[in-house]
Amino acid sequence: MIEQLKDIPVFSSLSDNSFHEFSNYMECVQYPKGTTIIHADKVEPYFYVLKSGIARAYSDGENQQITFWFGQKGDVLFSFNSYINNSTGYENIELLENCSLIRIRLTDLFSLYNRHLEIANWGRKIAEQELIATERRLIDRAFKGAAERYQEFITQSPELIKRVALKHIASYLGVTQVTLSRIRASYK
Amino acid sequence: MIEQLKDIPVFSSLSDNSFHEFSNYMECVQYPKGTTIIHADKVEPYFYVLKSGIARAYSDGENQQITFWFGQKGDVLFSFNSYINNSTGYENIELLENCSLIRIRLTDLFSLYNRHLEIANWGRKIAEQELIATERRLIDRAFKGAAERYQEFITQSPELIKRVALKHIASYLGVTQVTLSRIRASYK
DNA sequence: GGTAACATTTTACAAATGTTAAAAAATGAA
DNA sequence: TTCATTTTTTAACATTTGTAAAATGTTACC
Repeated sequence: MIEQLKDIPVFSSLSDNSFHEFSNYMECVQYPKGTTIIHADKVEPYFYVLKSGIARAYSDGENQQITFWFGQKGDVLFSFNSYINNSTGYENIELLENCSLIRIRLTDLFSLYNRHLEIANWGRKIAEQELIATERRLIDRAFKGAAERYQEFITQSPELIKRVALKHIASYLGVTQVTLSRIRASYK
Repeated sequence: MIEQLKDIPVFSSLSDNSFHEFSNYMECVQYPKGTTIIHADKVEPYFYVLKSGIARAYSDGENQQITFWFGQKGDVLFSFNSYINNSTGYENIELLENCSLIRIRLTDLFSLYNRHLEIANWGRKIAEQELIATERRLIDRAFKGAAERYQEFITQSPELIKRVALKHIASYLGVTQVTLSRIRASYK
């Protein structure tokens, strides 16, 4: 069961040895659609990898809720603030479908980081990949209009377009749902 | 010379041993205002820490240039794409003042990551801190209007307001210079 | 000081996006 | 299916922000 997890791309850079050590702390879990597995007002104790299903991270504001991340099969999923600062934060993560996940306790993960060179570098690369993707989005918002961002989203995430409500995609793209509807109407 | 660098916060988490090992590869350099030390179209070989002065990272578009990062004393400074993907990217970094920097070759840094557990975890934390700051900005853009972002910028980066041209701050905040002028005018 | 180069503000107008409300369409449960 | 709920679209209007160009302010250098 755990062994086939090595095929998940996020683990592929690990040697057999490191993966085996890692897997001692892994646990598989399933949750139904609608479950909120990360709560903004809690320090969440787990780091997850999504085996199947879709999730979104969102933040609550006064009049709105904005979605700033989608996770699909193979993506890592955690509370930035719990993981990085051991504090509560602004992120909720909600499962948009029934999901299978692998999880590891942050305390175990941190312990691995402090004992295993290869796993510490694995953790470094996880953060780096998230970083470059996040900065890319920040820059894209400056250079590209909402219509172009929508087009790119369609081509880069065809699965999400089919399976995620447009209201979530609108806020992910940084526009209201009304604006997204107008963009979509203009392509007819 | 190198020894006093241990007081720079980014190095404070390292043990004396690790810092000493690290410092074998460090080099101090000075460049004048206006120097571009990171070029978007090159794979840049160095990772820098800013000892004094101010820098900005920007990306060139068709009709505009957008600034997406400012660096001050103590900040790390590198080409995300060179560092993370060993590729050219979209970032230029320009020194806005005469600057003193410490630099280390990426090849040496990567070698340290692969030999030193503590330094690998140092690198992990560097990426994590950049990540949480970048995501914070992405979310702030959704929740806060341009005027509020400007107010926060003033309180959080009072040094930058004094020393950086408003046209750069405008694009950092995600508005045109005209809009920033209007925001500023509204506080008189 | 005078001048050139550059930065900032202001103005007038245009375009994009937001807001609100309602209608239409899709979804899901009984 | 039918009904209730939710999602998506559409419409009218308000607001924000952008664009272009001119006016003003600032800086650095001869």
